[in-house]
Amino acid sequence: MARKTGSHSEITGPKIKQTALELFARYGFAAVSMRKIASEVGVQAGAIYNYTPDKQGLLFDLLYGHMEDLLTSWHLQNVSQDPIAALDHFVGFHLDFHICRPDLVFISYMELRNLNPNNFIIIEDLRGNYENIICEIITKGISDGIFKVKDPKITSFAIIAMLTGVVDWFRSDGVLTEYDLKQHYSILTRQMLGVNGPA
Amino acid sequence: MARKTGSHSEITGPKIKQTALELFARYGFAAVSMRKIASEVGVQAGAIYNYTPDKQGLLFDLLYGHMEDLLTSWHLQNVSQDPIAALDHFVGFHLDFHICRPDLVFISYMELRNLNPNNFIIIEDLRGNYENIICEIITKGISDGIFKVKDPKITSFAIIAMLTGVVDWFRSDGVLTEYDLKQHYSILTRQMLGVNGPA
DNA sequence: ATAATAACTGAACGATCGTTCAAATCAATC
DNA sequence: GATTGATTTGAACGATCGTTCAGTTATTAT
Repeated sequence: MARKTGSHSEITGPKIKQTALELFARYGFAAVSMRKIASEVGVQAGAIYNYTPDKQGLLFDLLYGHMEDLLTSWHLQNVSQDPIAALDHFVGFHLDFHICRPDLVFISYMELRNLNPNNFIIIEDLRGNYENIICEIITKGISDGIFKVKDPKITSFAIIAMLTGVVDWFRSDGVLTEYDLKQHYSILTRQMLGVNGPA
Repeated sequence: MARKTGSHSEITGPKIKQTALELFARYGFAAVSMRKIASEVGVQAGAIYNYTPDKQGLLFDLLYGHMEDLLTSWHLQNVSQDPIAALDHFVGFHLDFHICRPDLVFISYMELRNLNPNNFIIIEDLRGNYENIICEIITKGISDGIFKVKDPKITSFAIIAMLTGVVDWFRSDGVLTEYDLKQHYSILTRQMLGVNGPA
């Protein structure tokens, strides 16, 4: 037995994933070569195959990890039964989670078409689970007579698109603080659902 | 002089653009080869270069044409001075225009990063012009005391993201009619801006 | 028919692609 | 220090990439 502690694989492995993420986000999956990833890591292309079966596996791992992380994080939250509080919570959570992972958010949307069919189904399923979260919050709010919208599914899509679009322009080091951003979107979302109460 | 009427170029040219559009939308710019486009058109790869200087030109033409078309179409509209009517008009226009061009909408967002720097600036500039349209409607609505939102720019981003996201799931041949879709988003947008009047 | 030219072919250019693998290298254990 | 096995190299595989261009084909005007 040899090579346990301080092994290079503990460094190279994560470095490959991180580099692949950054390059996929910047140039797109198809435009990034294994050699480019390897050279950024400081290794030869062949070495990557100790950490992934192929290029597709590299992409899938990133997307799968992201979706798992998203769902796990939500289920750690303590969510109120009050629809308005739950809605606010979801908006804040979604913005927090996505703003600090712009690259992952980006490729999770952009590179879906580069997944092979099996992998695509898996990711789409996880995505559906996430959409159900906000959909159920809205559905409950409607039946409680608090939210004034007709279709919870359409409204879910509208809210998620609106919130996720933030990563296209928001910069953590800009003039707008994340706190103000969340305040603003909280109000927009409430109003969108026909709630006029105080923030 | 020869070859004027009934020239093949009047067929092949548009066919190349249309095919490139479909393939770029489906597989992504980087993943589509000139040979693949050519074979779908029923021509050899070299023939494409009679119609575009290079692959980049093919992409730019599609994006530029789309943005020009979008802006021109809007400026043909007769827009009310009433902020609520103008907002409704914009929502309906945006949905109409985008729903029947899902491929163009898709690549206009996905393939921005594959534009070379000069071309990118041009498209981003046109995009900015479009964003200004809804931003000015909101700004006027706020100063008229009709819209209850704080930041017109953020709200513009929110509305555009929300509306454009529709192309990801809406299908013209589905159960939901385009009329109902527009109704729904009209209400969501109004409510988002704090307008509670009747639809 | 013939000349003119637009449209296209088909082969070739050098470069790069994802992936494989025998050989070399390295660090931990004995 | 020798052994062991994880880790990486570096070269090679066949395939495909964007682009060019001399030559062929097709269509129209004369």
